[in-house]
Amino acid sequence: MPELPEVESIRRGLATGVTGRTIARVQVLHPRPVRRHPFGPRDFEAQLTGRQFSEPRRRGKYLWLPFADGDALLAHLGMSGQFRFAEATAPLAPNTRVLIDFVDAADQLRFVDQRMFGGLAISEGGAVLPPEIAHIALDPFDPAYDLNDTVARLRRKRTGVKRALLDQQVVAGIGNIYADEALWRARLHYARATDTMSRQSAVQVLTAAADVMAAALEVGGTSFDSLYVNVDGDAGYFERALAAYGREGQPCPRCGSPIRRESFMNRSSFRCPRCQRLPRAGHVRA
DNA sequence: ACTATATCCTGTATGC
DNA sequence: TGCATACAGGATATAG
Repeated sequence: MPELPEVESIRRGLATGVTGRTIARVQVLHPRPVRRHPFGPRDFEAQLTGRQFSEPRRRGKYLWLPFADGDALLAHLGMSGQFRFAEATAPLAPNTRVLIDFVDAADQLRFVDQRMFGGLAISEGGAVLPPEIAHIALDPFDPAYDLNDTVARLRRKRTGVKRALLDQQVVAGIGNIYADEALWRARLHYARATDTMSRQSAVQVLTAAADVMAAALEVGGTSFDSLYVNVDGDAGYFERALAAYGREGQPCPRCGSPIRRESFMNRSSFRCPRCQRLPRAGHVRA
């Protein structure tokens, strides 16, 4: 599942592959990934043709590929979206949804997405920051990210700490994997009530999230299955460094207790039952 | 205003 | 063997 480190790895690959290039042709093979374009797939194709890319940007899990004319191609990978460069004559991978050919390059950029939770859209005037995503918070890698502001937003919420970490309006970029890893590092239970957390505890969990995502980025992100690969088709190597996520029954790297898997928010949460105990009554919020 | 939940998707794994 | 069900989960619409 692409979260901040995976999306940033992809952004870097796209920067090399698209910056300065001009679109010769776009082919939408499945309508769903362009569902946010109000005028349909054919219009989407036509509107993109002839545009020149400048350097791709990212905030949280959103990517946008600015055009020299001030608009942008806004992309979210959802659960399973991939950007891949391939020779235009190469056979299409399963679930290939959109093809982009360039005037000035032999390679073709392909958007592949099995589950189609993600998608592409044209953002008018979105080159610097698409208005569609102006509502989300900064992510920890943003030069303007302010830890104190984020701590304040987190502690203002009346919810469980994992919900708050996953709330892109509190801090952007964190998904289920890195939320569980940050909670493990900070020794917090996912249901710890944010409004009972100390300032220090909030700093710790947010710092842990930033640290673990930085470490993951260094090795190309986390590839749990074939659904996350970079633009060249390569997997990331952070899976082997995960302490909690996906490690049900395996020993906690800190204390040796078997990691427990629990259902929370309609998804899996992994925690160490000893390092991350259920908070005392009154400090719990689902 | 704020928080919680249902919904969208399909390939893979598991159970009977 | 074959069919049914569970599971993966980000963002948004909607319900409360």
